[in-house]
Amino acid sequence: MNTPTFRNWQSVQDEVLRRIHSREWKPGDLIPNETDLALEFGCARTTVNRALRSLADSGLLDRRRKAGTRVALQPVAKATLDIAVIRTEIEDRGQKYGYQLIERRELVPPIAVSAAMSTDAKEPLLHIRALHLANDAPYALELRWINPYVVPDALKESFKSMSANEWLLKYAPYTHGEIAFCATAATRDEALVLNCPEQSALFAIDRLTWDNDASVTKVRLIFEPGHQIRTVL
Amino acid sequence: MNTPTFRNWQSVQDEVLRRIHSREWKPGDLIPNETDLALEFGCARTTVNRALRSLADSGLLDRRRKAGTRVALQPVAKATLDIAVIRTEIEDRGQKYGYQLIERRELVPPIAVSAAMSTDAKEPLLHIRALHLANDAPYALELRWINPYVVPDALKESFKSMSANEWLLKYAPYTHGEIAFCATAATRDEALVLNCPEQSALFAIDRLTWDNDASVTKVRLIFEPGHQIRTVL
DNA sequence: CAGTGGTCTAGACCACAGG
DNA sequence: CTGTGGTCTAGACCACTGG
Repeated sequence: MNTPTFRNWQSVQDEVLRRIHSREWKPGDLIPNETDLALEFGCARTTVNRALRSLADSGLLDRRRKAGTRVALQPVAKATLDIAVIRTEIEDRGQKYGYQLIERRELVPPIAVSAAMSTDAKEPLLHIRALHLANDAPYALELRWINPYVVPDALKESFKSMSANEWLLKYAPYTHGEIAFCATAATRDEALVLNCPEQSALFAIDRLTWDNDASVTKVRLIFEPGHQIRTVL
Repeated sequence: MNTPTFRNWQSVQDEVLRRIHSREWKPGDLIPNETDLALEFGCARTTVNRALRSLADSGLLDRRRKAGTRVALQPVAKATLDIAVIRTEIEDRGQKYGYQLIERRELVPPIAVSAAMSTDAKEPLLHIRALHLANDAPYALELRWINPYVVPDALKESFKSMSANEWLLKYAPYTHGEIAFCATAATRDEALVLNCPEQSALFAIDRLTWDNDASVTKVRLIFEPGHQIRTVL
């Protein structure tokens, strides 16, 4: 049995995938080390390393120094979701994007918000409520708190034509953040704005971003009924 | 100003990140090419490449041959979610895992299901309903269809002690799949099983996996009220 | 056409962790 | 202690694509 030679890391990856899918290498199995595979595949070890590292990143392999590389027992599926600016998300689908500012004011936030953002409970933050539309239909309601001590320029911005969603990305980059996905029942207000029955089950995204140790903004996006986000595995 | 020398790709990445966050390199800016950066950083071009490629993968840089590397204008946040087996998900939180099979039968599926799975509309599939519990409280309801033509062994499995969620990962690996997240209102049955009011807003995950051209399984996981999935950005 | 990123190579050293 | 993966290097060629 002549194993053909592989010329690039993707073909090496494909071959490894083939062996896993064909159960030639079963979950839990120890596979040959990089040096041996490089020899077998007729390529440099670096190339094998690149292929295996990529598979390990996607959760299909478990690699440990000295212990070697094993086919993952329970391949933790890594679903990578692209969270884009809402405008481009809509425009990429060929729909017309619309935007309406509902409210913009400086306001002392609820305790839960100041706590999550690590801001002084008595200090006002900039609060924004806005609606994003796709083909003139409500698409997502944006409920946002902005930390004006970190983003003072936000106080000068009206957010009437450019959404905070977009403005912040441009003028207030963040170093890290958290994101959460959940389901929520439409309140009376939300139902009104999104034009759906009260108590509808709505998909929501919560995001909290930081610039080093200071919170930049906290936002909840509540989507139209039936909204889903999808990706491939 | 002496730029210190950087000895590994992560320190190079950190330095690039620092320049982006400090707005020394602003969104849209063209940054120096790999060769120049390698010279400046006192390392091999390969090392710079590794650092920049990693940042491009995470959406922070846009790289194009000949056009060079730019700081992404709208950093598409890539949220990577780890979708593990439900049992380990619960156990990793230090909770007690429980499992109850509710129903297991061969059944001709609704048209929507056979269409999505590309199976013959008249052929029965294996249908499973089961409940996952955390600390004896309902955690997630699993509604599943298994293609017995692809996974004949499933017909011999009772799924009384091992959930299909886990069994399939072990005995029926997939080559690719799709996953979607959405909100759904609890039906009467779902409310009963999950012990929550009818019409509650519930978070749900739909997954459809394939072994090459044949569908393996289609599953909907409906979670307890208040459930959310979170990750860092 | 020419500049950029993408990749491969052969060899080397190192960090980690299993036994 | 030793085998494994993790990484760096210097140099080379290639693929793509902007101008």
